[in-house]
Amino acid sequence: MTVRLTGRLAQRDDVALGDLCPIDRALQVIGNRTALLLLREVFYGAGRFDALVKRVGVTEAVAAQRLRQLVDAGVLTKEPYREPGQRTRHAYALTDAGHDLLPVVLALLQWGAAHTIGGGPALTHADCGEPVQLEARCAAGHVVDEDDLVVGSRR
Amino acid sequence: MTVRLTGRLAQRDDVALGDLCPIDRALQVIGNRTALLLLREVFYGAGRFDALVKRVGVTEAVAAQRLRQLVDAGVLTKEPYREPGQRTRHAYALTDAGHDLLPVVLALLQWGAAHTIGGGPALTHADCGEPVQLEARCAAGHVVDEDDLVVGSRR
DNA sequence: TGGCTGACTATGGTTTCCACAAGTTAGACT
DNA sequence: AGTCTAACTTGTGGAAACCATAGTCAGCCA
Repeated sequence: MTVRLTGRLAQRDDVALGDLCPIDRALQVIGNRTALLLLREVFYGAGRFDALVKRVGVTEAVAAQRLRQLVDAGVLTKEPYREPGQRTRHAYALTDAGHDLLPVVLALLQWGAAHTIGGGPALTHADCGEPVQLEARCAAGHVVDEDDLVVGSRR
Repeated sequence: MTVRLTGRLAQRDDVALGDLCPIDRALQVIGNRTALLLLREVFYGAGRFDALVKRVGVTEAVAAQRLRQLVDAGVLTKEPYREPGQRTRHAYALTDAGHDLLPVVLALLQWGAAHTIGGGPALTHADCGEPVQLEARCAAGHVVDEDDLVVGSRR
């Protein structure tokens, strides 16, 4: 079964509750504020524990716990690094799954900038300087707006 | 000042903590599990209180509280409706700001489907049937990948 | 007028999130 | 051997999220 996103899915009984909920599972991993803010900072290039703590503005205890969960979830990895004259330390870096969270971070950034007071950073393309925004496109290259989006039950 | 997303922003001291945080403000509104799941259901077409409660799998008390917050935040509105032979009721519908949350919902859906066990629904374009995914594009039409994304401090 | 139903509201308890403060550990350096 | 520091860990407590149950309220209908 498939249904248009704006259709009356909610009034149909043939759709089981858990049928369309990868969102639930995503929120298990990144459903709290600290996790997302930590990810944002890693996208921005922060990898060291103390930098993350300072930039996110969270306590060390919470940062340590969240970072461990993100590593366990396969979103971050700890990579050893060594500055000259320093002992070996570990920096947090994005895994492939972590890099794939960029749309989530960008979507929140974009929405927050547009719809909350305070504005936000401009996102631009390094090559041409034009503003960047997220859009849904199909494999044929069409921009897909909300009314043309079809949700299929399973693939 | 501007910086590439993968640059060493975190090692620069000229960036204030609150400078790049519309994400924070977005999370004030939709930073909890219930709010996002409610929004997902409204996108799917559910508007009635009892349908939302049932489909999200949350208690009435929590749903009522979250819905009120979402209305206060300007993401949802209550619209009166009347089925024949029934009394007047209110359905929840997305405002413009609410519709703009579609990328957030899609990004989570897409990530959860790809990186958590259980898969997820296929998203396709109603007009051509091709699979849909989110991508960052600049105004000139280029696909912008992570390394080519520049974050400016203010606009 | 009284019952029924959808849409809440109220109360109490558990769990999760987070802050604050203090302690611990590993390894480079003296 | 002892110091210093980044990176944690542990403990306590408060606030927020969430659940379960029960109760309220408004209006349509018999």
